[in-house]
Amino acid sequence: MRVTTSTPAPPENSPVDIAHLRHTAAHVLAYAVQDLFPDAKPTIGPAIENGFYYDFDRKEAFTPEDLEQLAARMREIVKADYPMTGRRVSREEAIEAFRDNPYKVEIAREIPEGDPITLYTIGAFTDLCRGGHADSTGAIGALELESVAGAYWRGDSKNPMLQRIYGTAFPTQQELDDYHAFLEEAAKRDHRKLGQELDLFHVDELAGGGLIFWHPKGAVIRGIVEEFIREGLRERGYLPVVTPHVVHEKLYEISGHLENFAQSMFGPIEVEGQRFRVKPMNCPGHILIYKADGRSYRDLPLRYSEFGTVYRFELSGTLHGLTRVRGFTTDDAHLFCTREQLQGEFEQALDEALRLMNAFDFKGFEYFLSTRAERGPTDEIAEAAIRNALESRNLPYAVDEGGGAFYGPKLDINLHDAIGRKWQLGTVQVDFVLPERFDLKYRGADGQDHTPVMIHRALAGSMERFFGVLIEHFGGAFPAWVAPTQAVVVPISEHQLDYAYGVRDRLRARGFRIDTDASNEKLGYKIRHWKTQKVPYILVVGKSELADGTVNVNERGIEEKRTVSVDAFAEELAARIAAKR
RNA sequence: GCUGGCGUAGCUCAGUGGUAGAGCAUCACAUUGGUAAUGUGAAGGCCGUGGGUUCAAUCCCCACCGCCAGCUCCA
Repeated sequence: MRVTTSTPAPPENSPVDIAHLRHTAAHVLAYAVQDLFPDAKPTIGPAIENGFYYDFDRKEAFTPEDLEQLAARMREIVKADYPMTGRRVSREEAIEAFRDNPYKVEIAREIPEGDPITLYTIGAFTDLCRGGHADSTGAIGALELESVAGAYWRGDSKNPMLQRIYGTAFPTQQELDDYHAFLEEAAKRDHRKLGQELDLFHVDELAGGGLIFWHPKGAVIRGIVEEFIREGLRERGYLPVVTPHVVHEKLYEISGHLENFAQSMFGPIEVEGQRFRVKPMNCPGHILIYKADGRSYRDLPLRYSEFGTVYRFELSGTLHGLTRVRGFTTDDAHLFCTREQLQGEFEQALDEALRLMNAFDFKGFEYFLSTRAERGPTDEIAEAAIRNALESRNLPYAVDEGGGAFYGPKLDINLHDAIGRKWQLGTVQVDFVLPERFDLKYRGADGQDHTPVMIHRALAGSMERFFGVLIEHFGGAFPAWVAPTQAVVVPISEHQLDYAYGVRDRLRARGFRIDTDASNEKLGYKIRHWKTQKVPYILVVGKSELADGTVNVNERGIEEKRTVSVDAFAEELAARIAAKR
């Protein structure tokens, strides 16, 4: 599964099993490394989505020049067309064969009793491997080495760091070329690049990484997303709340956030001997509002919503444009309800998330049920609510074991960006834990106190991440209802400038986002400029338009031009916006 | 945070142990134009920051900050 509809899919794989081919390429790489860098110890080297990698333990770093040499040697090995031959051996035999390589020995020791242990050979290189290869190295039609990066042995940061060489391989050169073309197209949609080209946002070195400065055009889009979400909140009976950004640390002690991820929180800030924290999430604040009054079952469900800005200390190496940041605003809401109301409220929250995704034309998302690492007695109820909601909407989902929040399991909605990286957007979470920790109550019809259930939910996830994925989804060519500038009035010469301003002002008076191009340039230049800015409509006005009170409409993506009255254009734009197109 | 790579004008990038260049963008002037770049000129840089080596550092060395690709992490 991959990507949204508008993101170009990578080239189709050919009938040869591409994973086998790439796994074979990984062996060829290890063979080349054995020849050129005998001191490097091979560890593991699987095929991955778009290629393969192989991890080596070696003191010195592989340089880009080393990669070139290795690739050249690999091509020789491919050309020699060595057959891939495998044989089954005993565990002792395998350990003996790799006695100089502690990594291979470790693998050989840990293969479960009864599972076959196999060695595979091409030419003068033999590897411990479970198999799954092409018949011979000649099956590789095209290969290249892409990069080298650090990777921990067995993915554990306590283990030594190995050097991972990434590469890719295809049955034919044509397929490799197509793959490059795909990467090039994807790079054009990168929200970091478009953010600069379209003047949407930036990250400032002076302010620090992961902190987003929304420029006017970006902020306009954010406002549109916000307003769309607010519409839904009003319809569903959510109540707005606003909570402080810096609060006493005790709040997070009670919530459990401090013990569960203090390392992801900023602070503490000491004032008059008291310790404060910048809020990393909004839930405890909403809980305090719930707790500020006595609650009755008649009040429930109570739904508090806030575009809550939070700050989390993410490791510098993980920051990524808009999609992984240190300060972000969640379209957050917390629902307090009875156990009986849980299912209905959960499903409603899921429906809202779908409403948002559909409005922005997102497709191809993946649903995950993320279970709690340390299961509690209420998890079964919580997970059932999530499963029932997904199944009642006929949504396919996968289970992410242990991926849930510390207070409960959750439903995550993930989307791919242009390069195929996966990002979590919406999330709906069931929480029996925080109401207990904060001793939340409501008076039931039976006259007794009961503990409410909480649902945490964010539809967009964070405004920043949603924006990042949105930019890539549309490749910066936002539909008219979202576009920061919906139309530009472009006079052919200075003589139509006043008319152009007049058209702009008439359209602005109707609530549209319109600019005028007053630059001293020729028409061709202005057209080119606004096309690269991906503005939905360019309205050219020259002598004849001035005389007739019309505009010449250049619609993005449509070659044909139309000359219509200003009012007719206004109607067309209004209809498009109403239809959210 | 870890491994590797990279930081030169607003942007994209050249370049050199003797205090810097191009294209685009910006500004001015000329031009008044019909659908993807009109011409001329000007301005713009503590060569990421701080140390060190050197007669001399943008260039060599070290540290820090930031960016990129991964890893780890991701409420």
